[in-house]
Amino acid sequence: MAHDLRTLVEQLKAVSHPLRLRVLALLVPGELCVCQVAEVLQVPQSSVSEALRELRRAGFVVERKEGRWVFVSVVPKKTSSPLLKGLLAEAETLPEVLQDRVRAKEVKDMSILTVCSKVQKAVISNREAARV
Amino acid sequence: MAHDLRTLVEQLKAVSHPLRLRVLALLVPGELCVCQVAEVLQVPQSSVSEALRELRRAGFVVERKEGRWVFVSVVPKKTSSPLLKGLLAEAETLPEVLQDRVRAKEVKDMSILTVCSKVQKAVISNREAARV
DNA sequence: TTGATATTTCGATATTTTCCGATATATCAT
DNA sequence: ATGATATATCGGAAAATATCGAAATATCAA
Repeated sequence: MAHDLRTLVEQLKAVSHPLRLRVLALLVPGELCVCQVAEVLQVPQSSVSEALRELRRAGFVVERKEGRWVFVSVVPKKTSSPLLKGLLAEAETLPEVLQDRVRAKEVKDMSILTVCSKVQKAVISNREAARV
Repeated sequence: MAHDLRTLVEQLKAVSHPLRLRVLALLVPGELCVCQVAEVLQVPQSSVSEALRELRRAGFVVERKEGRWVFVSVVPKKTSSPLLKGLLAEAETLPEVLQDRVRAKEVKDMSILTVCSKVQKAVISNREAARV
């Protein structure tokens, strides 16, 4: 629970963003690593990293480092907060969010190495495309 | 309930703002006119008007015109939406919001004419102060 | 060590938002 | 009608945010 107006507004801002909201909703069923999130949502990996930084600052997610990978998950305590509960109740009815979850299942069935290398290749091919 | 991601994000943005959040919370116990809100929150009338426009666009409030006055209230249907319920549960614990409610009671005990003229005078005195 | 890989941080630009006084509009009172 | 009052909209400058490739950091593997 936020203890002042400022904090609550910061939490709301963190979540008032299509990518960040999708990321948060995506993590509810369980932790994912950064590259898995990037692959599911099909966005640049640095954008995912920045989205996660904001969600962390707002106190919604935490990370767990495992070698090269960073696994992120929703802070359990937050899941029971009225705000997040209400928000997720709405979010989980959205077609975009449901689709992301389906895609997440597929990605979880692949090896992380495969997923991450795919994401890295996307980074490189974007770079080359931008060179034109 | 929002039917797509975009709409939900717009609703969250509408409420991710200290003034707008305070205005929304202030209206929950019952309708107020624009000048009453300006007086309670001690902000320029045009700022209140703009805050209300955003809250209206997001579907949180509606207005009722009565002569020169515009009374605004929370859309009853929204009050039962998971998002707003959760949000208000948090908001109503905040010291700022509780203080606003106390002040609202005082303002409601004054005649609207008195309150509005006070607000108008504030507009003018701000103008003069800015001239320096 | 060297190179590959996963992630974060930086840089720089583009876009959006915020804020509030000034102005416009609408309604009332006389 | 005229002036006063309540609200909405405008203007525009300052601040905040978004975006994403590039560069930096950290870890693994050979």
